[in-house]
Amino acid sequence: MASEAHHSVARKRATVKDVARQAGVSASTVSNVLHDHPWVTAEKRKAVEEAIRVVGYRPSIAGRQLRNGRSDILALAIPDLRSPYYAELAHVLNEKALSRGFTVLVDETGGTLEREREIAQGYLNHGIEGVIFCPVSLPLAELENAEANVPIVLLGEHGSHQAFDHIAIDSFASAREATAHLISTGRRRFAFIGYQPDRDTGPGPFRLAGLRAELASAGIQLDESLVLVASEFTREEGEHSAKELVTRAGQVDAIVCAADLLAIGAMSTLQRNGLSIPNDIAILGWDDSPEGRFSWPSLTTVKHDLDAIAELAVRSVISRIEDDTTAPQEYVVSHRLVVRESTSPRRELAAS
Amino acid sequence: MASEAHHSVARKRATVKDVARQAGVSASTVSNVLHDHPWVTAEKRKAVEEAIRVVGYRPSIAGRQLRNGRSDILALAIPDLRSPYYAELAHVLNEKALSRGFTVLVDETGGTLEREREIAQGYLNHGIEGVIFCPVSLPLAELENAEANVPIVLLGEHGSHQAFDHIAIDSFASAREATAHLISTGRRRFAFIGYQPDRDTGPGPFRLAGLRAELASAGIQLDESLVLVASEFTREEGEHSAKELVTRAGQVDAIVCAADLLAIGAMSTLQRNGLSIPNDIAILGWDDSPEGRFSWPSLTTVKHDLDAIAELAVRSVISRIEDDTTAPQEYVVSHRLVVRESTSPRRELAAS
DNA sequence: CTGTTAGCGCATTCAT
DNA sequence: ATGAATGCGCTAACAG
Repeated sequence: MASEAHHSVARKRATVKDVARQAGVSASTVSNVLHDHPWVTAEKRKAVEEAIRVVGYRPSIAGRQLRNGRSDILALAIPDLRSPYYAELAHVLNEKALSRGFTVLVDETGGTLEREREIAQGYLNHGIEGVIFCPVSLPLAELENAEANVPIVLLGEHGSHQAFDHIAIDSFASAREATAHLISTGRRRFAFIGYQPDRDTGPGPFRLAGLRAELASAGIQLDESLVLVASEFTREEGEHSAKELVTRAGQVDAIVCAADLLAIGAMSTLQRNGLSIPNDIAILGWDDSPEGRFSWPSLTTVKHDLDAIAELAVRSVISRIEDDTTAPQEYVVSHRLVVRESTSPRRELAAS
Repeated sequence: MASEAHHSVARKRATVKDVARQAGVSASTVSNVLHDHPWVTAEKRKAVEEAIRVVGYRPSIAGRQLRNGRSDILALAIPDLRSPYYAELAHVLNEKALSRGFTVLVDETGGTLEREREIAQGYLNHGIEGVIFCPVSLPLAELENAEANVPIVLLGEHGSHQAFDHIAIDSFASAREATAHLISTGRRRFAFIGYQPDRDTGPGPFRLAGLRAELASAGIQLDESLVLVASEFTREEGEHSAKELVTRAGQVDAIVCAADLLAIGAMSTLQRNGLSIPNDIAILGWDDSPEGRFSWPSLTTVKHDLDAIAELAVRSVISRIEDDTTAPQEYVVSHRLVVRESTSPRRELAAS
């Protein structure tokens, strides 16, 4: 027994034929059983099921795919799984797709123009039948001209366009709400982290525009030198931008960050430099990252209905797989400002 | 033009035959060009390449897979993508696999016994050729008896076993180091968060054992009532456990958490209850979660060589796909204690 | 109700 | 150097 193989026997995979032989029926009867066709006698059905068990049969996806011309695979193209927002999106989409019999293949683009362009051009492997796409670099114009051979549904914020189903969020509106909240708690000197002059896509511009609009309607001036670039929405970029703000601490009492990760990084820097949040500076972000719920202080954020986003994305890409002749649709998913400690009025949280 | 279809024309995918016809050659010549066989004249090669471009040919993975009996797909079976550690693992593995021509399909088990059992039984779709598996619930005994029909490589901590390649980390050793560090900075009254009495798998027991061993060799007593259960390694569980500790604040000056997320959750609770970290209580975790680098205070942690883990995992599963007759191997990947603010000696960080 | 047949797209013989 | 033929595993159509 000691010389027994340490691994499962690598005997060839059983096929329908093997099952058929074992059960004493034909291959098509096996297929009928597999697909719950009603015209099979209970007796044979049982024999086939038994045979399947005995020979350890598992259908070959490749054979099925070749025959049916379907793979039931969706791709999710996102910048990076290490971003909590995209990780959570992948998780929820996975659930939704699975419940409809589809498998999700995650394709990390790194947010690069090159990889995103490949997605738009339909450069896909593995017989992917549809793509849920979160571009952050690809210019709108290129998206319009995309020549993919499978349905694509767009997630995120990209202005209006004609070509694709689009699950959008209203960042302009949420930015106004967030700004109004800060104003109502007494903030007047605003900074913004997340300006992306080199990007044609993504939510940054809309959130900045919302901030501007709300400030304007409240008659508050925005110091343009306090609009800070963040080429990516990472903690590191937030940290970097905040260093700039530390040197001008007296000029800022509120920071609007285009994403929670930026805010997390910024908070870290501000606190290390002796600034108190929210006493000296209030701060907020977008995405409701879990770590913002457990940070100290906890982070005010704009939360999107991720479940609705995922549901709509899966539903629309699947229905387009079945019939791609209907006109593109635009969906706008709701959001909600979740107020936490990082934007409390000054007096509430005394210095510890 | 206005009535032009809004979507790419859904004409049937081009096949090798289409290319062949377009190029005026036979299908096998096309195949030869595709595979860089040298016996094709430059002229025909060029014609074929042109034809491929013209008809927009993309090889059918299904056909290729059926013919070759290979899919070049690996599965990564992890509990949950929303855990930063697993998300990062997925990211790195994805890179490594891609560079070797494999695609990774992420399979979220939820950490449930049922789903993990399915993985071990080889209940896999899509012609997956190998599995990188991070079980957290499945008992060792069941793993031993797994009857998967594809190679499986195990990640994480599962005691010793005979059946699989295993990329391990030495949690016992790292827990001793972490504990020694805490002792060296003057801590004496320890608590542990992450005891999992109902789990047979996962790193919890080893980290607790390392804590015990180091305390014993330093002659320090561990109050058993300060060994707290965390059924899952989440921020919420950490928060919950820490509430218990708040009521016994005077009895604790160091908390060893079996994972960073537990520590993050615990820190949040402790700080909200007026306890200062590290002045009142030092705390540390495992995994080097990014958020621990940006938390306030930043979190001391045990960092594993994730790159090495991923590299070994991919390499061993692929080599086993090619030849599954060699004896199972055990690899132990290095770790490093990253000391940050959360375990500073008491005096260093004065109350702000 | 069940078995026979055919072909999905591809890569590999084996002829030529 | 190129083409024709074959079969991978599966299922839908059809025949019985």
